[in-house]
Amino acid sequence: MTEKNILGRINSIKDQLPRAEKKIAEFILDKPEEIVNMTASKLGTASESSAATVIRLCKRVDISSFTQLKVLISREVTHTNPVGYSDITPDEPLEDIMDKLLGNAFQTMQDTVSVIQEQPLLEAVEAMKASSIIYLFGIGASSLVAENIAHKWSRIGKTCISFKDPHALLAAMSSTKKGQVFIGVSNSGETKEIIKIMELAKENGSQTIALTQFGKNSLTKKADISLQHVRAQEGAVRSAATSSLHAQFILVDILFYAYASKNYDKIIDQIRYSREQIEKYSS
Amino acid sequence: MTEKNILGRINSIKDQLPRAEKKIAEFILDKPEEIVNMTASKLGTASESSAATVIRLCKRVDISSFTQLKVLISREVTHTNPVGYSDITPDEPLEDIMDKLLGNAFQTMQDTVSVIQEQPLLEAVEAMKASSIIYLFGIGASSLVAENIAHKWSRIGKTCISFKDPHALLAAMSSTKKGQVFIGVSNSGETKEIIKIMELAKENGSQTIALTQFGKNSLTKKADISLQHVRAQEGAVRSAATSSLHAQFILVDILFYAYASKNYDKIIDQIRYSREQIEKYSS
DNA sequence: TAAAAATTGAAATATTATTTCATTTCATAC
DNA sequence: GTATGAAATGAAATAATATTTCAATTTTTA
Repeated sequence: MTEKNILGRINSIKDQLPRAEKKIAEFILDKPEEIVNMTASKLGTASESSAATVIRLCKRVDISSFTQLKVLISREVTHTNPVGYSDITPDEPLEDIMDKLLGNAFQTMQDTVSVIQEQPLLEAVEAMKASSIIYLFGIGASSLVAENIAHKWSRIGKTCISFKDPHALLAAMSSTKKGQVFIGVSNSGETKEIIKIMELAKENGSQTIALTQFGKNSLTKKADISLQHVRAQEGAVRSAATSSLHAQFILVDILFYAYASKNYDKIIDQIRYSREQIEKYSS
Repeated sequence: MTEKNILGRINSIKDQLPRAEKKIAEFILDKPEEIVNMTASKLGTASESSAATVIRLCKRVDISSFTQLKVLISREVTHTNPVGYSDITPDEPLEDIMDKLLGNAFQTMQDTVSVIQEQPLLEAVEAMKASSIIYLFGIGASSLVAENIAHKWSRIGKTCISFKDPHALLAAMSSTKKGQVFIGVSNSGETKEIIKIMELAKENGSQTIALTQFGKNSLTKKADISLQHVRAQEGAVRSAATSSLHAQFILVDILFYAYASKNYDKIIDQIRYSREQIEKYSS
């Protein structure tokens, strides 16, 4: 209890505090990020009070020392970690590029997670579990996502078929029994090829899952189940499928682990087995 | 950058540190949660060294004071503790799965960024710029990374050849002129196929780039340039190439934008052009 | 193998946190 | 109102901690 939510605790007793301590408390709540680089006496001065009172406030909220207060506040402040989206400019220092890309990736993934709906995800898990073969299709960068899915589920003993050639995939699907799962991946949800193939898959009696961006689009309209990630913001350079891939990949991760968590024991064994096989082959 | 990922930074320079500083670094990495309640001299004693050396280590990783170190580590510890690297358990609530996966992905990417060395990255950019064709090979999950590279550079007008069949790739390479770039992708850096093909590429006069995990391995020993990401921690379920893919993808992003930033105008035009072409085709 | 550079911890110093204490403010009882 | 004790306050004293200095030692370089 002494460990968590210092800012909340300060806030809740703020109004019961004596004048000088209250001023300090308000300063802390107002600019918590600054506290961590201040000394007790600086904070005392800045909040029109004194170092001694700063220490008293620490004791009042049951924190052993001012340094401890800084440490604990530091934790809470970082949790609110707004990064935001930004694009790359000419001749930018590598440091900046890395920071921006990290920021973009974080933001994209975080936004994607916040947009994920539990219901369709669980439906997708059930459908995939019930299907003996999973058919996959994606074009361009989305083909990487389709292959990622194929790799992951193959490892846990599910047969996956992912062709880059839509004709070949259709041929394979048409010869299979009804009710198998088809997953179509498209960032925009408007790619001609994939809409077409999803239509045909449905005619053929397959259960269709769309993996695409958030919102309504031609693909989600056709799909039985829609798994959606955040609409990746695209800048001038960024159009090379950077953010969208991160969004799609984290969505696949979540789908996979949701699937794995439901059949834990079986899957652990299968992963172990497939790893052994690969090691045996590679050595 | 001075603000982020202190633990990663400490870890990455750990092996270059003098004896006493290294002992302190190891203590910090081993028990980061404890540091925040220790004084400089306590840490000095606990790690069989001295307070003075603790201060020196702070300066070495470019942190202004020991208190600042505590504050920054405190952030990371909480960031790391509930999320950090963790595995999935049976029948876990979706919320928890998402939190863990987000945490894993963040941590992996952040660690990767902190481990990236500017020199080889810039060398790789130059080599790729100079090469008229880029040859790529990766097997298993790493094939996704190879294809990701192929997609991205194709978009900016660079010819990329990525076969999944090593024989086909060798055949293609052997008929090309000397000095072309070959990029081999392998998470472990020990995959038989890729080591072999890199050897042959080198014999054939190609410039070789390895994209693999941090540290020495068979692949880095053979490559002219090594681009390294963090060694992804693998749990029971996590072995399905989840963290490693995030690490590899952010590394490719950084390579790409470093490349793009160096030829900004030209590349902007090409991206615009290739996007127009795709749109024209798709509609 | 000698000279130079880097590393080290003990001790000296500087900074910062905390306590003490005299003074002031505030609430309560008359 | 005002006397009284309790609480609150900040300046100054003190204690704790961080940082620098320096002489000794190790490591690297030529």
